[in-house]
Amino acid sequence: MMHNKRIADIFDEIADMLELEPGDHRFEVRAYRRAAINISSMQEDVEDLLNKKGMEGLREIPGIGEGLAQKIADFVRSGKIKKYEELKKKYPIDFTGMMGIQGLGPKKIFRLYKELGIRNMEDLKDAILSHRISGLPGFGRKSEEVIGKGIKMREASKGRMLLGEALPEAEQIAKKIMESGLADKAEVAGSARRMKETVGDIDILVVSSMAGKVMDFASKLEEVSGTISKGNAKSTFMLNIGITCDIRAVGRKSFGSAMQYFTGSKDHGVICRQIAIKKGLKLSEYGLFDKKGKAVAGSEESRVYERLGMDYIEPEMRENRGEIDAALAHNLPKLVKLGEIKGDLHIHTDHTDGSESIADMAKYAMSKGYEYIGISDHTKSEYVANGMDDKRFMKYFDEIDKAQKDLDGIKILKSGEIDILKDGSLDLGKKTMERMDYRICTVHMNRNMDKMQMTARIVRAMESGYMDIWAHPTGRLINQREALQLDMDKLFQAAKDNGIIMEINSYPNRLDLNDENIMKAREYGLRFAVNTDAHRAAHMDLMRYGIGMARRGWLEKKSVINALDYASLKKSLKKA
DNA sequence: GCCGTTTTCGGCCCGACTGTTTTCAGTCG
Repeated sequence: MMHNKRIADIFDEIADMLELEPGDHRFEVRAYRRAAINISSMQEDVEDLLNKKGMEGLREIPGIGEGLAQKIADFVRSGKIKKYEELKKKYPIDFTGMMGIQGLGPKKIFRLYKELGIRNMEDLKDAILSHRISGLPGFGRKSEEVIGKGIKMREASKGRMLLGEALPEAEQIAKKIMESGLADKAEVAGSARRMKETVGDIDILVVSSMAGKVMDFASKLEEVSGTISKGNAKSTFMLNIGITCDIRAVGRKSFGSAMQYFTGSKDHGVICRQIAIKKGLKLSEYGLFDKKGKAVAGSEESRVYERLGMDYIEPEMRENRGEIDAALAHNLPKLVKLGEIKGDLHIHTDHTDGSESIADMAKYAMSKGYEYIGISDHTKSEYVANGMDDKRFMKYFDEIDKAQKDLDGIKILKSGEIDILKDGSLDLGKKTMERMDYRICTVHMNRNMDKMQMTARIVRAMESGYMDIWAHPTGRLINQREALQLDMDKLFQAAKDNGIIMEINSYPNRLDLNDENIMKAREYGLRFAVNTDAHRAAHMDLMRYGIGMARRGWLEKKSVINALDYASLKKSLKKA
């Protein structure tokens, strides 16, 4: 991963600078930007790829041809790209740092450099504070204000917001618009609809004959802290939670194509529009049109895909990861649904760091219509979480039996979240573990081991014969903590060999495994458990985020064990 | 600078909003 981000930034900067060069570089710019996106989203370090497969390997990256492959190779070998160095001499400006500030693109950034000598964020901040920007040709008082706000925003909302915070907010706003009676439809689109783990902004699509009034209404919502732009077709508002919200209004006949357009991802949309062109059609947010400009689809999203010769693609899959080819070949997986989940297998109670009793957790699971629930409190190494030793575990099993006796409507399974210790042994006696219906194992402590040691540690646990589910495998916390150093290929293979089930932890700041790892694990033929890791009853409602991740990883019902009924689950948990 | 189920040349997605403009460039998604 070392080189990819830097190369992507360099390609983006080359694109910025090409926009300033005399002559028409539009398509070259586009090529650099596309390459930058593709490289930054790659799993593998380009250096590894180059070592393994040579230049041919680099050229397999979409958007990388002869020229860019050479530039990547040059960078890996010498740390330099000639074209970049040359352009940089002419434009000694930190584009990467300033691009993306509201209202600043390459041309304005360059003008600020030429007129005021601004090269980076620090210079820009100074210029704003001393009011040197308004009055420049092309800049007015308003621009100065917008840029100033943009800087503050960037500093306030570093990084993207968790889906678990953004999606409820988006749904709330859409709901209020509907309740206003001003709109026929108001639905969440964008990356929130795709259930991406973090969201950069909120997109809401509205159908209304009074779009202007909808925008007025939205601008006055308590969630809104300011208006960035406001028109009848499109408005952008700043929200109190620190991200922006785009509201787009379209006609009823365009709703489906607009949902398709504004749900993205960008790459997915670009390819759909290219397919439309090949078929002699034109796809935009307003509809799918033939050569004469007659609409052949538009009001329904599914019809748009159908007319393009594809099966309907679920929003979670729209990431240009092969879904378009699969849809054209009528070969898409039938994704697991939230409603198919029959139980939650990772639950904490007041025996350790949860806040409610076994019975209360089980009752809440019942109210959700679950068939079963697995209680899985911590082991003694987790002393901060009040983890239990073997003796306390035995008492806890009795408590589970007691709770079961009082509750007919749900099966309560015995489990534990068992620490994988530094040497790969498990933090509980064998007799204790044998009383469990299944065992969840994971690493909590001694996290700073190198890749080889950490991988060996977990493989040893997998081979113990006692591990059933690998909980929050990578241990990452989004925007807070890096993943453990792990050789995922080796671990997935060991998991396959030992019948280990992968957890998809639904906690919004975990979402672990994530979509990319799920796709990889899926290729190994592994099974999954989508769990919430609930510490309070209401946490069980977080299941939707884990399911979102499962769907982004293309999982079907058959590979998710907690979509099984109780009898099948019990059978599935038996060791071979 | 990339890319190919009409092409190794000639295309490459498209429309809206804002500000400072007098008819549109720059930015954004």
